[in-house]
Order: sequence, then C-alpha cells, then structure tokens
Amino acid sequence: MPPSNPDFFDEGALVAVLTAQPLDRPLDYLAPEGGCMPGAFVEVPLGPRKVLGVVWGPGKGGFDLKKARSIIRVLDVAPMRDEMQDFLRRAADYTLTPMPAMLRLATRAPGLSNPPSMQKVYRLGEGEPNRMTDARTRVLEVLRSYGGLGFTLKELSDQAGVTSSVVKGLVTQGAVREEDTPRDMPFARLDPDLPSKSLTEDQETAAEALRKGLRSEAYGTTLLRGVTGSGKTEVYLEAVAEALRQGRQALVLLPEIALTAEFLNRVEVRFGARPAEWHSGVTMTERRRTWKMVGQGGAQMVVGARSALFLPFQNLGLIIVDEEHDTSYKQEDGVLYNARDMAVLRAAICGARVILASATPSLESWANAEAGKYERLDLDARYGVAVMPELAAIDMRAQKLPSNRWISPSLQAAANARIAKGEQALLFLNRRGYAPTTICRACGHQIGCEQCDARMVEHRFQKRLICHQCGESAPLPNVCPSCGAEDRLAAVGPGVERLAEEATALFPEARIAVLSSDLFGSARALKEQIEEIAKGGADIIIGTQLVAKGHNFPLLTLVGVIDADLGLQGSDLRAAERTFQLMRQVAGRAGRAERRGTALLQTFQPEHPVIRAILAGDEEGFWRAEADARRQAGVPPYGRMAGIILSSPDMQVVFDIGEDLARRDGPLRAVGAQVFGPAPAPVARIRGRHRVRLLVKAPKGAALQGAVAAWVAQVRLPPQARLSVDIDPQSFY
DNA sequence: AGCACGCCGACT
DNA sequence: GTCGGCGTGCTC
Repeated sequence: MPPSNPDFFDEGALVAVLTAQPLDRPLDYLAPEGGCMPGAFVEVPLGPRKVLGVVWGPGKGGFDLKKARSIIRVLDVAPMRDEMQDFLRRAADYTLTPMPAMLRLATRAPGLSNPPSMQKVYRLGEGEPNRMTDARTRVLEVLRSYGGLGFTLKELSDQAGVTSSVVKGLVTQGAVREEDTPRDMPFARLDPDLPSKSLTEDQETAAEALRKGLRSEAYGTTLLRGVTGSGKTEVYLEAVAEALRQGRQALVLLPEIALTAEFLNRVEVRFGARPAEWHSGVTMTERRRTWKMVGQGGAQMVVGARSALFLPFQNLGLIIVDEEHDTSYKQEDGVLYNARDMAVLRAAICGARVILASATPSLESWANAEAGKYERLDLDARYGVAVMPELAAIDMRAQKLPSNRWISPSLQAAANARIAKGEQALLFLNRRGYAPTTICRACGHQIGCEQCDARMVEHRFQKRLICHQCGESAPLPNVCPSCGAEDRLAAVGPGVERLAEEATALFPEARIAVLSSDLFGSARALKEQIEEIAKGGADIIIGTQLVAKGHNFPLLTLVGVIDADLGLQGSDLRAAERTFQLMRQVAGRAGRAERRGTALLQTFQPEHPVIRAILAGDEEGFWRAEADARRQAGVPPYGRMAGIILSSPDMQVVFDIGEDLARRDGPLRAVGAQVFGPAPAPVARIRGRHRVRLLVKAPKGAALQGAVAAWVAQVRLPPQARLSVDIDPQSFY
C-alpha cells in the first residue's frame, strides 16, 4: 500500500474520482466544502451531467488545473473500504474488465444518492382513547402483542384489519404514538445461540472443523462435499453461527432465486429472525436498505445471488457458495465473472473463510482440494433414515417404444407401483417447451430463429415458437416458411410439455404437475407450486433442471431420467462433468425422507463411462478419469484458457478481425500460449449479430491476462464490432 | 455512456 | 445554401 494515501482530503485538495462512466481512468476533482474521506461516495459533475463516483485517491494532476471542478456533495453512505477497492481492482485484472464496469457492480443499489429518507412509524402511546371500539381494540392489541415494535401505517392497519383512519384517530387521542424514523432500518438481530437441531456425529465433526476455521480469523477455503440429504445446510449454518458470534458478517450465495424462500425459513428457525435478501426479485427500497445496512453493520447475514459479492460488507467473515458446481454462477451480468472464484478472491483479501458446498463438486474445486489448496470435508451418512437411492439403467435399445413416445414400459411400470403406494414419481427431462424441433414433412426444412442460428422451440402451452437463445417468438405457423406447403409441419423430439401430454395418456388417474421455469410468471408462483407439490399435491412431477437444484420433496421416491444421454454427446469435455452432476442431483431427489428411492436412467449407451460411474456411485473414480482426460488435453484446471468473442452485424468483418488477431499472436507466444480459431461461436448469431470465437490455451502458470490484454490491444475495432474476453470459459471446444 | 464537433451527401 | 447522417474525441 502506498503510504502517500492520506486519511482525509481537505476542502480544495485535488482528488481522483472513479465513476461508473466508461472512461479509461479516474478524473481529478476538488474536494468539497468540509473535505472528504478517501473512499467516499460522491456526486460529481461530468460534462453537463451529474454522476456517481468514489474518491479513489489523491489527484494525479498533469492537466490544466483551471479545468478542475469541485465535487458536488458527499453521499450519506459508508465510504468504500480499502479492501473493497482492492477487491474491485483485482477482480478487474483477473477478468480483464475496465474499472468503471466493476464500480457499476459495486453500486447497484437504487437511490443511493437520495437524501436519507424518513418514514412514519406507529407505536403504543401513553394516552387512553376517549371511547373504545372493536376496531380500536384490535389496533392496540396488535401493538401490544408485538412489544415495542414499530409499524408503518399500512402494516398496522392491515394487521388489525382496520382502515388507516382508525389508527389516525388513536394518534389524535395519544393512545398511539407517531414517530419519524429513518426509512432504512437495521435488520433484526440473529441469535447464533438459539438451540439448534441436534446434529449427527458426522455433522458435528464437520461443523466443528468449520468453526475452527473461523476462529483462526484467517483466509481459508473448505470444500464441503455432502450427498443430497446429508444435511450440508445444517452444518454450514453452524459456521454462520460462529461468524455471528465473532460479530462478523456472513454471506450465503444460492444459484437459484427459487431456493431462497425455503432457505430463509430455515435461517429463521435456526437464528430466530430473517436475514437480508439480495437478488433481482427484491424490491428497490429493500435493496437500498440492504446495501446501506450491510455497509454500516445493520445486517449480519445476507442471502442472495452472485451479485451480493459486491455489497459493501464492513466485516465479512464467511462466504458460503451453495451448489458451487452450478453453471449459473458464471454468467454475464455486465461483467463476466465466476462467483465461486470471486468469492475466494474477496475472502482472501479480507481474511474471511469460504465454504464451497455441493453434492457434486466441480472438477476445479475437486482438483483444488486434491492439490491441498482447499480443505475438504465429506458428509456421507444421510441424515435421518433416508438412504441413497437405488440406481439402475433402462437400456432403451431393448425397449419397444412407438415413435413420439419417450416413457419406456419399464419406467411406466415403476411409476405406477410408486403412485399406487401414495408416493411421487419425477420424470426429468432437461428441455423446456413442447418440442425442440419443428420440421416440414414436405421439404425437410427445420424452422430456425431469424435472428440467431438456434432452432425455434415449440411452446404449445403459449401457442408460440420461441428461440431459447434470444427470446424471439412467433405464432405457430401452419405453412412451411421454406416451401409453402400447408399443414405439413411436425413437432420432432420431446420437451417437458410434450412429456406431460404423454404422461397424461399413460397415467390417466394421476395428478401431473409440470415444473419448468417458463411456465411461471414469478418466483412467487413457482415457489407456491413447489410447496404444493412437496405437500403431496401431485403424483407425477415433470421437470427440467429446475428440479435438480435442491428442492425437498419428501414423498418423492422415484426419479426417471428420460434422456440420460442428453449432454453426453459433443466434444466438450465439460459436458461429461455437467451430465454427471445433473444425474447425481436428480437421482438424489429420490427418497430423501423415510422411503427408499429408486432412480432409473433411460439410456441408449449404458456402457458409457459417465453412465457407469453414476450407476456405480463411484464419484472419485469419475473425477479421476475426468481429471486425467483434462490433464492430457492441457485444459482447465490443468491449463489456462480464455475465450474471445467478436461480434458484428457483418459476418465478413468479424472473420477478418478474428484472422488478423490469430496472425498477430506474438504477445501470446511470449507466455507459451496458443490461439485456436477463429471459428463460429457456439451460437454463431445472436440478435442479428454474427459471432466468432477464438480460444487461447496457456500452460498452468502462464500470465494469461497480461498477454491477452496486450494481444487484443493490437486491433482497432470498426464501429459496429465488439470484442469480449471470457477468462476461464465454461466450454472449451 | 452521453454529448459536441465536424465533415460529407441530399434536400427546400 | 442548410439539414442531418454518424465517425471522432472529450469529459477533471
């Protein structure tokens, strides 16, 4: 750290301010009246506009100082801490992202620059009402039963079932007190010492190891591997409890918003109150409250999506990445980053602990544990009486199935047996919609998306064709767009909607529920449906990968994987890993409660190593085989990779730039890296933009980012063209 | 990102 | 002659 960074800037001092505007450096401003702290969130003039910025350090000068303008004001939020600055800088270096884009991630709270707003809160007053009425009694009862807690007018009148004028009347009489309080209130205290569920011996051993890690107050990452139903959550909540006891904050990342509701309930049971929540489904006011309270210590625990990593924690002690293998942790959200890796980076900077929890860890984490970089804890015994499901393959080559049918007689019989016992069966197919392909029987044409190269997927429920790539949709046609033949279009292949149709015919007596992300308008509707099913509101559940993400269905005892081969084909080395994880997760759904479950995998290649590893329950064997293959190929985690996507409306332009880049590979060769491509990107056209991809492959220890930055800096992009760099891409062929 | 500046084509 | 296309460059 340069000692030159003072801890205060007096009025008129020249300071560097980083804004979220895409400039290549911070600009210098004069400190405002009253001075400012380094890290202060400020409003500054930029051209004709006012923008949000952060005081980044002393000004650099080197320009006509007459041009320097003054900071308009310092915002009423906790200044950014040095460690957050450090985190943003290092995350930017790692992902090759410009700093302003990083700052945008760290300031994604609405109304940050609003003045602190107040709201009226109602409490029990001293006075007596002149006359008691039913309505008045109810209001006072509500206030009494919640102790000294304050209510907003709406909360209070709703709770008491009265109109707001009743409350107002009581205020005039002095029986209810009206107070002004800041709108952003601290979150309720969580109590780590409430009696917790008793843990099994295995769980207690793991929990103690995690607590011990926290007590060290130093960075460390633990891979917590626990089969479905082994009680991982109870175990890591004990680590959260330890962090809370230390007065440090805890962050729990979940891959799927739909999982938060159930998780929040468990936290409430364990700690007596609900933690802060952070994801796209949270209201604006609640987001602002969370952002501010996290920054000033009014929130002890945050549960949320990956973007919660960029909240301004003041004393972060623990980050949990649940279902760490989930691919949704790596996604574009303005910036391409992998939340698992950024969690580790952030923790390393602020001396926090990381727990990566999964039943089926990613190969990266498995390898890091093997290499001793992470600690590893295994929870094998199932919690309670539940045991691992019985796993078996259904060899589809031996099954007699009419065309356009996907549920084999064996699976049908197994499902019937379960339903007869009042249990549930899950049919898993990782394909949304009705049919993945629509083909013309007259000319063989397949209907594709006009904007992309993806196929249009029929959604019969919505009576439309939808592109799963760009979301483009069109009404179902009855004329072939290629040859004009009428009524010759046919749906080919199954999606969950079509599977539901088949199930309705095969199981006429059964209640069937379909769980697919596109069938629900809101996270709330989805949550309700899941709860309904868990209570026994369906006999057969038909679902996409949504169901593989940790929901608990106690009555579920049979899982049928309709197409276990999906994802095995293709040359992507990661496909095998993903298939393995998905199969294990789905198989783990079956028999979580007292009943023994069965998982049946329909496959045309029962001898495939991945299928065999799943059936044998041989995880270590699978990881070792996969690790060997990757080591041979020199791909992650045994080598480094970067993907470069070039896009432009003009196909020729992107190929030309791509070839130009491939030729000028000097900076890459200097670090021992190689370029492959340009080749059409995995999706070669999105929203009318053509995309090509180059892949850079480097040895494990290579300084990849620096070389890639120098390499791409060589080309000047034509106006319409875009270049984006993806460090550690998810697919590498 | 916005926004101004400026340099060429096609219109009243 | 002027309106407006968008390529180029700047913002402390």
